[in-house]
Amino acid sequence: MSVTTRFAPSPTGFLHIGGARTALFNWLYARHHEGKFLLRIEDTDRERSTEAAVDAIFDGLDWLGLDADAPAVYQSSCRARHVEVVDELLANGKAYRCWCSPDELAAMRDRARAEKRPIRYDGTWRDRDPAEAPVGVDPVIRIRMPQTGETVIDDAVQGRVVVQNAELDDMVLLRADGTPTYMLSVVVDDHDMDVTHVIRGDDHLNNAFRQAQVFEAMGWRLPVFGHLPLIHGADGAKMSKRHGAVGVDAYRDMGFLPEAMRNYLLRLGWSHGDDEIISTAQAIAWFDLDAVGRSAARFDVDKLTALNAHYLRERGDDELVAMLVPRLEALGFAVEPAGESRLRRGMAGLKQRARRLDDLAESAAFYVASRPIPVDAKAAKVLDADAQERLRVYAAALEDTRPAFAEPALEGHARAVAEQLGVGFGKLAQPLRAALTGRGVSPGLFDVMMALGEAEVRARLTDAIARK
RNA sequence: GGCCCCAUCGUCUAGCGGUUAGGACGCGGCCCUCUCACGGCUGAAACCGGGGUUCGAGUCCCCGUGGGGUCACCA
Repeated sequence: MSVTTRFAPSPTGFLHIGGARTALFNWLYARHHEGKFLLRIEDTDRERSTEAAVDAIFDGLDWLGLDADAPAVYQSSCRARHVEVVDELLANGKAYRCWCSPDELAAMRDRARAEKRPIRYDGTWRDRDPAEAPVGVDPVIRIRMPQTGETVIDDAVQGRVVVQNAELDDMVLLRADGTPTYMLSVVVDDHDMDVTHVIRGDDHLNNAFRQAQVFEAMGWRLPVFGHLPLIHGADGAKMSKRHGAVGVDAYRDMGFLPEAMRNYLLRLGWSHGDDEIISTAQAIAWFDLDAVGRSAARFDVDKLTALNAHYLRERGDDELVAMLVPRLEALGFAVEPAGESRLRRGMAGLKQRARRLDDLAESAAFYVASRPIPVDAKAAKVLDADAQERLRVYAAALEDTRPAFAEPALEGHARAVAEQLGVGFGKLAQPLRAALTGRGVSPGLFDVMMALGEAEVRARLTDAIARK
């Protein structure tokens, strides 16, 4: 049997972390089984659904590299079909009209709550004669749930889950205004789209029982369900706006790489022995639902960050430069061709010290800065009169000796100058660093010198010596 | 409250009846060293509690406790 999975977000905001992982797992499962990964926008009515949110979700999926195998289906465009299914259910007695008003329903719930009874529709109109219907009131259509027996879901993640049918109430399929509810729409669409595996958040597990009854009523084959444990915030509660950055776009903006996010999300609730760094190809080869854990996981930015640092180092210098230029410009640096090539040459030393693109950009700024370069507080403190004097001696020695402008020669020369000055190498190295980078922290000195180039090194040295 | 799910270091997890309970992130120390990282070595850190089953339970069962989810004419 071929596999078809789907990701079905409701477009009420950006693509959040939990949704991203659900999408990833669906995508991986489909790719692993060489099946199809579909997209469906659950916009059944709702003024909550917006075009901007749809775009944000597509953007997020795109960034993560989760490509769908067909254009997205908009649930709102399937309304006629949903109504048609309800008509069929009505015709064969699997559904019925209910004229209870919202007020009556609310009162019913309050009463149940007060009497500490389960809160559910009491079936008022289940067997009542429609002739007794109040006039001028539009009914909703409810499904006629079995009242005895049990519903079993053999969940691919959670295992066998059973609920007594008596726990299930006759939920609404069609609202009084004739629009279909989510509970009906998902089932019809999953069936019509030939979805074989419904992989979604754990928060839908209870819905699965009700939806199973709709499949049953229509005589449709039940898809395999796989309910993923939720991702919680650091406090252990379901992710929500109060946890701050919950949209993948926020992480992209902070300079996280999609491959790092994918790897992190994959390991949240799924594992493959002791493997931590897992490429997408490996993930596709290894992924399966039986290795998905059953307990909720907390989102840990530190671990994401560590993974990101790893993938940053694996990126090519050229692509990193391309990603950095806009960030440097946003930081207020005009990136000239000369500065860009200095950056390109210095990237290897820069990237192994970075964790995210934003801090990479900050640490890279001195390469694209135009002279005289900005000097931070720490570097300014290093560049006192004594240090400037050492730099003067060093610069002069550079002129006299003219060492080959290559790493071993440069280092040998600098060490010799330090010795001649009668100071430890650090006493010369730190001022040099401050002069060349304007920082107290930077990649290796000689890496920096090679990346800057001889002329720029001399010029920055001159600037630093003259600095007051 | 009803129903459902979950429970190994702080966090993510390995473990699938017999292990010195492993790895990763984070944290401490040491080494490397021109700063900071990287890297290497190393340390502290966990089986929620109680009953069973068994020669033997982190692993199986039950109860408790704790956490989470869900109970709409939202999705």
